Amino acid sequence: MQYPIPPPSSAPAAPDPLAQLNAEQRDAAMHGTGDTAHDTRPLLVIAGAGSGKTNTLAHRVANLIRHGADPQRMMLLTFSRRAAQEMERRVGSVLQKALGLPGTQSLPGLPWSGTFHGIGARLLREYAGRIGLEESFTIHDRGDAEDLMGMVRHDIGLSETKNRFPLKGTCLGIYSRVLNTRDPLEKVLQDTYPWCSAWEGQLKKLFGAYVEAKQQQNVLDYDDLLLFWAEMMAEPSIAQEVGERFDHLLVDEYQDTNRLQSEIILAMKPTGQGVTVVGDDAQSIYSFRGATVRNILEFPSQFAQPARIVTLERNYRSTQPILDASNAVIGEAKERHAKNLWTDRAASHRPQLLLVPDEASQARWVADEVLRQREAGSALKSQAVLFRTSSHSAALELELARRSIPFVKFGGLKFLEAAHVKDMLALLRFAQNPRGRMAGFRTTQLIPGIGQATATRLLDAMSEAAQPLQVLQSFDVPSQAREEWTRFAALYAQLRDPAVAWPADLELAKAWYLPHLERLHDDATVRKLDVDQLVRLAAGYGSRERFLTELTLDPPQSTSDQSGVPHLDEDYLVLSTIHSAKGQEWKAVHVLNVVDGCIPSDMATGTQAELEEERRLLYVAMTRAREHLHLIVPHRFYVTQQSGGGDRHMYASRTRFISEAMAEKFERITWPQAGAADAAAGAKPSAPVLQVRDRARAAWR
DNA sequence: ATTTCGATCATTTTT
DNA sequence: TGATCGAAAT
Repeated sequence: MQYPIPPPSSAPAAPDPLAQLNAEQRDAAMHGTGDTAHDTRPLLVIAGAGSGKTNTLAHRVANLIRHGADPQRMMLLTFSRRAAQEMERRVGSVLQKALGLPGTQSLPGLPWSGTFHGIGARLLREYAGRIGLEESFTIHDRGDAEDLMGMVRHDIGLSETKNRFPLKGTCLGIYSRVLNTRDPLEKVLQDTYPWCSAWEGQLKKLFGAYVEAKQQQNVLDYDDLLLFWAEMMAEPSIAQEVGERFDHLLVDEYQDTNRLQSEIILAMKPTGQGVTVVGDDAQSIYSFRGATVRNILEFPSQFAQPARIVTLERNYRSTQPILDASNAVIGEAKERHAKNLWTDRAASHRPQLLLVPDEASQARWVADEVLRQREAGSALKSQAVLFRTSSHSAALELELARRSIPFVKFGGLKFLEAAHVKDMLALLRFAQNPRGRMAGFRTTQLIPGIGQATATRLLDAMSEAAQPLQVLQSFDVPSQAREEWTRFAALYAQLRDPAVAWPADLELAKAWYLPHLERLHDDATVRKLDVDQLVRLAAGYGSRERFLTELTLDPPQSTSDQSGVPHLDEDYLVLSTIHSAKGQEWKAVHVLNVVDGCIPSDMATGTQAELEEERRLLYVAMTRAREHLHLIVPHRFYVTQQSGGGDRHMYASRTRFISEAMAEKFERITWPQAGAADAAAGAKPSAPVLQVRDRARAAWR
């Protein structure tokens, strides 16, 4: 698709889109075009929080297109699919304005914009034949990958409890870290999993068997999408071919990429020409996933020609008092790219540090505050509540539900983890890839009378056969399962039949599954809603393969209190983990549990590096706020996972990241105020007027 | 061979 | 609280 682009000189009537940008942003957007066309250096944009990063990147893309770059030959790697879509939208609107187009004319899309994993999956499918991969591979999500790891772990006999061998999740974590950091197993164990060091030999054996299993089953996990891409680029002929397909390679959120990802970039563009990376080392919060801030720190010296660096320090988002406080927090970080955000958005009020007695009052205070802000004219949607871990919002969710305040929660994904959703997806995946054992295992065991043993027999037979479908059709099952098996075999044949088009096959699958759903679960009616939701989602995808791939790579992120889509046009409050809040902003932000043990999480105080990341996490949370920022410090909070309905709690203190020295940056408030407490706090009666229990006892004397 | 039940244990953030 | 593993009951 060629897009009619007048050369910039011939379009004097249209306003210069770059006029909106400040000098540094303009530098970043124009690098290597127009007057600087001779400059082939790679570009590094250090973009502080709220410095108009997305806008600048969108202008850069639009500017490149205006100067003749072909949108089909640009690769834009973003952190999430949502970010990719937002970028595409903004590029479109910049172009539209710049070229003075009517809103109706369709704009050039960016076909190669997406996440590393998503683009990787696409490239691998396209090149499958040339790198010895079957094109029909399916992708394991985290859960499937863990289950497969668990199965392999069991098969090699590492699962006896007396061994206390690391659990499947831990094993997968180690494996994943080895690949993503490209460190040897020994180092990963030493640095990140010291308590597993004793198992190095067995782990190595386990990982070998795990890789073997994946290959036999024609499945790839998340890490494979990057690993195989990198491996593919190690073959010079393919590397050259793929590299030449793209004139520009732009990477967003570069501070959260790992070694494997930077290797891919280097392999795609060895000279660095056409490469742009954007990020902020102060906002690096994904090292638990193998990301390393070294990538962005070392980027300038990675290529033969050193990168051009542009730093964006002017903040357009927050008021000065919010920035002062945020700068103070990040100012104590050990190592960082020096920069100091500034703004001309003055405001008289400082961010608030709220001391409340416990989590229940924290929830009440937030609910009150949210409503107060709405009265003052801020829609619920312009406010967010942020927290370190998903479970921290539990008390608040109850309070919001009690007061009928609608909300949507991001992070802590749940939809794809529900058993019935997994069942449906397993069935589809098994149809897509008959050799995928995890899917087959799950699906066949839905049939009463078929358990592990029979399922294993079937899958063994299928994986060896040239015609797996035949094997399934004629497979001999225990007599009690026979009738249902016939039905299943018929369904399976239909699902494999190319004549049955998507999403008709999903309807067939649903019809077969519903009776099983009702047999297996008491709350079948609720769960059925999720199945319907899945059907609704499916309508948005062109084929079964795309549905399965994209759903695993980009699961629905939000869960509201009821199942089903949030009513998008209605007003709702946003609840989000800090991680999921990345790149977003709200007029008012309330941060929960700003206490030691939550931020930093007591799971992450082991090493200095972990601690530093927790500090950045608080910084990211604070810099999401435009006008109002509240950090809430509950004095007492309940220990989350405890046995037997006890009320174990601990006394917490303000996070160590807000020192006494920087306390003046905040307005400190204690709530409820002494005296005025009763109305709000409710249950704090002075002396009982009546002892009902005494009377109840007295009645029997 | 399956299913169910009871004891034990770990416990974040996500593509 | 919820997942996981092993053993007992179908």
